[in-house]
Amino acid sequence: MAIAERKDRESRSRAHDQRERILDAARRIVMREGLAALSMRKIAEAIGYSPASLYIYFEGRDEIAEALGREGYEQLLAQLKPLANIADARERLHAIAHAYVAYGCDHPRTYELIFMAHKERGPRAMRQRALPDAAGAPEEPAKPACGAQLLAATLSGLEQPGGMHADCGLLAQALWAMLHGVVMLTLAPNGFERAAHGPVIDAALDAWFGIRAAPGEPPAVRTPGAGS
Amino acid sequence: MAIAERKDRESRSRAHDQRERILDAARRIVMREGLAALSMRKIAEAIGYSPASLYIYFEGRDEIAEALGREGYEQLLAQLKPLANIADARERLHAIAHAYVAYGCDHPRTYELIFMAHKERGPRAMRQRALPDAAGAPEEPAKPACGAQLLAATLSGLEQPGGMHADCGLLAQALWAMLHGVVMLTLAPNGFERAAHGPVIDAALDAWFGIRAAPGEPPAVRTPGAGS
DNA sequence: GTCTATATACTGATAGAC
DNA sequence: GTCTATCAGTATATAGAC
Repeated sequence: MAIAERKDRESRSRAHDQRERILDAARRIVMREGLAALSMRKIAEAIGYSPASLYIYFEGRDEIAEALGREGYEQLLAQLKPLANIADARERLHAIAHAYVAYGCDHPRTYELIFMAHKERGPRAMRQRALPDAAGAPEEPAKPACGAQLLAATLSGLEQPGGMHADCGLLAQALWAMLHGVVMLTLAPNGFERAAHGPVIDAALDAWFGIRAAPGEPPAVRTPGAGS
Repeated sequence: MAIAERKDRESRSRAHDQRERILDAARRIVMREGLAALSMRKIAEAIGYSPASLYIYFEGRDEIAEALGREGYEQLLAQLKPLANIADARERLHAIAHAYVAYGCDHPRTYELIFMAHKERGPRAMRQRALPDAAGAPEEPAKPACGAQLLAATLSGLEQPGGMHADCGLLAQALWAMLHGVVMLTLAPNGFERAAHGPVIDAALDAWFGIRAAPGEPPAVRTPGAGS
């Protein structure tokens, strides 16, 4: 049975490589032309395959888009995580907030992927997928956890100056929504008038966490568990 | 020439009626199946026309979608405007904020229309439209003004309690972004974990405009120009 | 595992008859 | 002003040969 085993391992790793090639091609297409322009034909052409062959490695277009979305989400988090080490809580919050919006604005396709990959292409997406869970594949349970966690952790470092905020979790959600909203409005092709987003974010953070609670008092911010 | 004039008037009003019929059908389709499912063929079928005839009244699918988007935006504003008469500024702000999000969540298709109608269908939208402005039609210059105006007006009523916010306009933009973000995250089909939006909005408004600036002091809010 | 060929179902838009 | 017919594409997905 050793031979069968080895063959199985080999085919698995080959399959993994092919999936990677497919995802690479798909990513390039989305970056160049947007999620809406992603199609099995284009991917196949890009890697010199026939469209039919892609279905060996992915269930369909949607699964590919979702995979790219997860990737993008991890990239976004990776961008923010180092900022969690900034010692001063206020600085840290500012840095994370601006970095979040900057990422969204600088990588609109990826941001689109993160938040839109599912619903795309309404009519087809509404057909139920009757497939009863493809055989074999371990099927990761991965759904992206919400970005508000990172924000909530940072916010809890700001609680002191004046018995401030009741519920850090709620405020973190609001903050996240605000940042998401700024990105979406900036990317929206709608002619809605908008100010530059930098000052908007600063104004919001200031009004939320500014040094206004007791005028004259020093900033005095706790900085819990921030290494280095 | 009187006859020609009358004929012209008649044909104009007929054309207007037909446009309305087309928009009605389009609106119904979008409400039922989403913007992505809107197509010229479906509209034509719904009103018993041939697809070709629609091009007499509209330049194409995009123009129809944009018209629906403008409509939706006006409906949203119409929903909010009466709330601008609430005398107490804080109450007014709360009412508007919650109404805004409620509208977005209760009418996801319309909200989609308002903010997405343009970019839809990437590849086709990227083709430049070479048509040199269809003859005759007066061509309204309407682009929706930004919803932040309404918010800014209300915010300026909150400025008093403690020399509060530096720039009302910026804060209004942030507030708008936050509300938009809440709607978008609520509508996103992504499995991002979220709290119910009501408390999130309240927490945000509280932290922004709450009665925390000087503990013990009465609310003391100006209420400028709010009739009745 | 990969291909060709095809089934199926769209799409927006236009020419030209009536 | 409206239609039929059609151009010229798009797409997902699958059957069956090799």
